[in-house]
Amino acid sequence: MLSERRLEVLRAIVQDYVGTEEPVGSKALTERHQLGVSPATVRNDMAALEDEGFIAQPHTSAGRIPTDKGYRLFVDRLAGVKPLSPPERRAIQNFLDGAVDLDDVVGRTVRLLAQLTRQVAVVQYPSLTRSTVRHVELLALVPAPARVMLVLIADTGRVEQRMVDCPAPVGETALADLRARLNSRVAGRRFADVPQLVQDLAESFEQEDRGTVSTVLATLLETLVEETEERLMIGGTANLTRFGHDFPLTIRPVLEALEEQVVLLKLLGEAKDSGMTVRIGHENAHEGLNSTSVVAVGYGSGDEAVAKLGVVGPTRMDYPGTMGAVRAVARYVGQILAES
Amino acid sequence: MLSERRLEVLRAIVQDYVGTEEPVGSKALTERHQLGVSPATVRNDMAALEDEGFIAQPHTSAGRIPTDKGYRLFVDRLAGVKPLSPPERRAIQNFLDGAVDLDDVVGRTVRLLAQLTRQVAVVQYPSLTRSTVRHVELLALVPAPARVMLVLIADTGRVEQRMVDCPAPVGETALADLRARLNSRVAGRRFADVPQLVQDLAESFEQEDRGTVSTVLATLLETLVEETEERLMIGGTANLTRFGHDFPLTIRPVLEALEEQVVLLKLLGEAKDSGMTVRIGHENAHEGLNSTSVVAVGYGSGDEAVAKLGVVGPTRMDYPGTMGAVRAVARYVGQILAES
DNA sequence: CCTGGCACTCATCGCGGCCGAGTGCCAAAT
DNA sequence: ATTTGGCACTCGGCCGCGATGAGTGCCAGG
Repeated sequence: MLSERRLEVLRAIVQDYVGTEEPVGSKALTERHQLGVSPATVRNDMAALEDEGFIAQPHTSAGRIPTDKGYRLFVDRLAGVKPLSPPERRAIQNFLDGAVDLDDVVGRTVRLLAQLTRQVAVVQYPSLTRSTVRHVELLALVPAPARVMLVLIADTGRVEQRMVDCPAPVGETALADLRARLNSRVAGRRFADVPQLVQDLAESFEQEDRGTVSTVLATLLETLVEETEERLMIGGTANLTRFGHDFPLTIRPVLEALEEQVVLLKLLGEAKDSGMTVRIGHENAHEGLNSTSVVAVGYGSGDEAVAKLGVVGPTRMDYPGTMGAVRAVARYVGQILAES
Repeated sequence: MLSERRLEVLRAIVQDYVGTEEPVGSKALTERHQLGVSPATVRNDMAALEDEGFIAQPHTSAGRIPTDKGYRLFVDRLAGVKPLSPPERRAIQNFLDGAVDLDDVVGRTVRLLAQLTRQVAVVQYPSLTRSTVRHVELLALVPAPARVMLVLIADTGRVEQRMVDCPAPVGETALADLRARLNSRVAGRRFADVPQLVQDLAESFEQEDRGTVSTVLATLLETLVEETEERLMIGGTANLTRFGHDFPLTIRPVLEALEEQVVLLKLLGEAKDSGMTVRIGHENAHEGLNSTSVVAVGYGSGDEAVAKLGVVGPTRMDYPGTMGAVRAVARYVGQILAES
């Protein structure tokens, strides 16, 4: 078990290292923090912390830097979440309030988060399956009456569209009929429940229209499970250039990982549904992100999360500040979504 | 005026430099190309080319590298557009054919272009004002009857939505009426003509509904001029890490420029509407892109361009290959769009 | 106008030595 | 038992040096 002071030393090391980006030595520590002990004592504590695996030396005769395990302890036990300043809160609100539609909300959120944390921001679009149906629209396409456009509109403002090739030409009245019946069943209900709700819908139609109806329904159900169901936006990649000076090797795999939607979705998916999740360095499954930390949190219009957002930055990041910003932004986005 | 052989020397320099990323000297040139003259002669030619500003030396006693002006001459007079190989064409088609909706098309296009050119890809969404109205939908929002959701659907598959706060509660029948009349006027017409087409629409309604109608119409018209009218997607930023070895300084401003939608839109906007546009180095207005070249081209479902796409890469790029890839991708995207 | 020869320039690389931050250990002090 | 000052030691970073060699410009002869 580590003594109180040793934890204090670890905290000081993390703070200094995050600030300076340079290995921190015993002397510097005693100068910059009121630990009340001499450098020699700190050296002993550092040796102990190193034995436990919380800090490490890049090479002999250099100062110490925190390990992933050290950051973990710091986040779990030594640091809180730093609330944003009132001006910052106001700035967030002003910035997000100007959004005109969902794409705009997500876009602004990404930019905001990137600017606030000076890191890479990732924002997931509200999940369809976790939100509610506002309306289902069916449009006969003018040039080809056998093609129908299916448009799903969620209460989060998200709109999804699909082309449907119908087996037989479909009349305007039949389409209107289907549209009406479909909406009366699913409007206001959760997308997740849609499969059950429309299960026997085809049967209630005339024989000649059943083919069309079931094709449309099939496309509708597909849309809810497709991988494109989960969309996201990223921004602030320019902040990666502040990582370190040993560039290409550090930045390359991160950029590559960020381009893989699948990887990012998995990353956010691993985050807890409620509360903030912090994944540090090697805790991230994806290899390219082994030298980064991910701070993620769910957001939603109500109490339940409809999607997640977060940032990706160097393990050497200002955790309290980042966590504060991420949490605050998630709250405001939730509010905006509730209003629309 | 430059002799034929000097142009040949310039071409050889560009090709070698693009291949090796290293300044090319007179000896290496004569070895790798059949110029039929000695290194000394090439040296004289090089001196002439340098006087004219087509090539430069990074420092004394180093080989030459092409200047922006040199690349310009190369692109304009010395190089053609390299067509893609049949397998590449097939790969493009296969890859794009799987798209389920517009977002998917754009997303796939970005990834494809980035992979093909190994550079940063930028794809603009089809412009609303340059496409045709497929349908306008109006939805009364359940919780607040005075709020209406306006959804615009273009023939390119693009969907745009806006919230409208109406001055007075609006009934379902009035809304249906507006929806019907609106669509009969604008469906199948060009978005650009919509302002005229709906000009006197409000007047044909009962007094009590006029406020709502004109509010909805106002929002509709706004949507067509807003800056969000132009959206775009970028990808392949990981390719920036292949730029050079002198990183942070090169890559930083480029990443920053790429994050500014405005900058990118202006960049694409400067490209000619038809035919391919190549902007080299300092020809780009934006400072951060002074060491990059932009290859852009319009694409569209018919003969007319509805938007543009292109790539951003180092001035030292394979112009013929890049131009070939960009052109081919634009054509296929146009086809896909026409089909949907 | 082309070519071979020649002197010159200058960036790059490897080497050796110095410097100093930071450590680990120990014996004395509290 | 813990803290502290002292001290020897380690090792990465920095500097200056000379050797190397690719590449150039110039010139005189073909």
